[in-house]
Amino acid sequence: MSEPGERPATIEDVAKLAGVSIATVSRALRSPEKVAESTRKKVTAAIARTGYTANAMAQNLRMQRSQMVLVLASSIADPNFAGILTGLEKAANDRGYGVLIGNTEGTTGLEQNYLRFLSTGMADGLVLLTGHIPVAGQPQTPLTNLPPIVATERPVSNPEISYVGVDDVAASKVATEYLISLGHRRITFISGGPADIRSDLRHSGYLQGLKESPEALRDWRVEGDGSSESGRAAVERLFIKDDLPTAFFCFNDNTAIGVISALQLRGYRVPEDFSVLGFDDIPFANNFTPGLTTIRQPRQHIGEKAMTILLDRLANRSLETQTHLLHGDLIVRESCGGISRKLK
Amino acid sequence: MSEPGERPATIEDVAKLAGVSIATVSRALRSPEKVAESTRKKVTAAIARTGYTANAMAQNLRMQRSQMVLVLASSIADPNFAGILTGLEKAANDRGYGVLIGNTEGTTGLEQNYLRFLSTGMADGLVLLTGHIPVAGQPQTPLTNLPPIVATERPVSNPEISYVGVDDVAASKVATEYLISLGHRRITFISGGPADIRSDLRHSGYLQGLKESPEALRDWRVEGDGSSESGRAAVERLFIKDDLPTAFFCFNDNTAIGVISALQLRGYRVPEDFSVLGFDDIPFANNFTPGLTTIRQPRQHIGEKAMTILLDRLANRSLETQTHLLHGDLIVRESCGGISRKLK
DNA sequence: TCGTCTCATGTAAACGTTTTCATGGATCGT
DNA sequence: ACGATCCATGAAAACGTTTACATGAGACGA
Repeated sequence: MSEPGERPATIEDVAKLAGVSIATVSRALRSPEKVAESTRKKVTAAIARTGYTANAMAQNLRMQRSQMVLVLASSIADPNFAGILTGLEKAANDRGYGVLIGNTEGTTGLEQNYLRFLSTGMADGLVLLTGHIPVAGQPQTPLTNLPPIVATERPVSNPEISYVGVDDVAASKVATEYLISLGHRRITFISGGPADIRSDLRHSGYLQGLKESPEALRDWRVEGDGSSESGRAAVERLFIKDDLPTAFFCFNDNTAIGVISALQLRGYRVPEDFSVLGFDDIPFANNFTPGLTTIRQPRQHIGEKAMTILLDRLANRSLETQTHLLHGDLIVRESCGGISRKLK
Repeated sequence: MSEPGERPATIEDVAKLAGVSIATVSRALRSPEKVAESTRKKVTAAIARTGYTANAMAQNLRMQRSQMVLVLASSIADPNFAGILTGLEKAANDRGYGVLIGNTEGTTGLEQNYLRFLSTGMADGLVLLTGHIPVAGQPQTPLTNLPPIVATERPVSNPEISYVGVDDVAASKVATEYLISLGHRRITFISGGPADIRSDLRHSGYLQGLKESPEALRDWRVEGDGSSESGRAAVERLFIKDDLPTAFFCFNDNTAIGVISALQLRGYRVPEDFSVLGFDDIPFANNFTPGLTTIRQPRQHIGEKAMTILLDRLANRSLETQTHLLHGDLIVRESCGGISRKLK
């Protein structure tokens, strides 16, 4: 029943109205079993009449926490971000936590800046989608008393940090084996750039896949950077040498899309002339022509699991860090086919 | 120099070390001009030695604010969301505010839930990407003492709420005129569903465009819902009647993509046989084949402007609400061409 | 009937700030 | 040399909670 111009009701207003002390009101809310049935009713009534909601700032100050988690991403626009955030947000919200987001754009300056949320106590935990521990700007290293951290999307090699993500190696092995099963013997891996650990993981899965083949297949790695432009460029470089694979296993869907359009531009058809396999299963993979055969990242699950691990850790600081790898399904659409006669 | 196991330094620690009162420390930080040069130096030194950072919760409690803004979206996965959020986040961060995100998934239950951030004072303002005022669950209407609100992405018709978005009407008119200038006389508008106000705005822009034509052109509206599936369905329905346009102006890029793939599936070519024009310029529009001709939403600018308006209002509550329409450029790629002879 | 125990409640400290108000010393004009 | 003015500082209240501790009333067994 809070009136327009009024300031919000405090616990004191409720106490006065109910004829009890503020301690009793607090108890009626936090630990109802400690207060007599009769007074609990009076308090409930008073709360309803005043429209009271506890001031979170006061609670948090008193309880030395914030019920907030900071999510640091290098790019909000990353096609995987939305899905992961959805999962993170859901899990957090389910447990009464809020999600604070920070976009570092890959710059350490902004990264630095967001750490203020941690040092001022505005956030209790940290989710990293940046692939590295935020650098400490000051000479002193506050890393030691950083809050619980969990990394997603990009692994961070630090024993203090939990990680949850797709099993890059296993999924890449499956992808490669699939191409081999279609008859391909000349399979290129287009990387995601030297700075990205995931690229190495996927490459090593690709190698494992090659090894499973009856014949000895060539490790054929071409450098890219994860952009569709780099996919196009990779194709152009291959055509210069005139040394051509029959299938492309790409670091991600963006790259695969670049590869496909470069091939199409040269008059080839996918999958008739070349097979192209991606990674991520970005929302658009299904709308692309041809439909992209790819590895699906269970983005929402990844987010949920990551947040769950973090919040568990927040509730019980003695919990150990853990690495959790989720299975990535091979999604078969249209971009891969049997080996072309023409190029065999 | 905060040691690992220690609790963070408080203002009192600093005061003790500097040999002054906590009031002086506070003043040295908030209004340095009020404290003598010499003591200011002592305080600065003490702060450096202790590694002190002010506890945000205590500050906010005292100052009756939170320095946080809640962003409510109906879907994080919406292709426009990331860009707008990037802008929102940037503007907020520039002014020391944090961005709290809430994913309502279109359900009022979750919407309700997120309002707790407002009622508990965890957020000072609200950004709505949902297209409507969050419904009050309780019989009483707390709408009157809602904080400053700004809507983006989807307009909300309420004088208390500012809006910033693309000028749907003007942009749609330009789009339609462009199709007419290419020679098209039979232009379908595929809507975004009855619940979406933007669909009506774009339709009315389309009508204005038609009116500019020398000939009287038919208002040809087909219902869709903004999904690529609905674009496909719309094409199928048209083919049943065998009454065909030469050009499609679609509510959004998703729909346009659905239209194009349905046409291609039937063996037609875009833009040779039909022209298709979208709206939004989603990140993928450029990777699609053919490249999508569309209206670009200046997403990041929209976000920045929206946040700026909100924060200005937060700083000065007497500021008026405002509606700010940004220009949407026509991005010409490959999906529109001259009118096909065959179907003329 | 009297201690003892339990249980519901109240009192007050604490969380870490900002800011009003009071105070005392220095500076200044006369 | 003395009151007025100014300026830097400190003491303490306030923001709205939670919770350890004290208190007092009933219940209960001896």
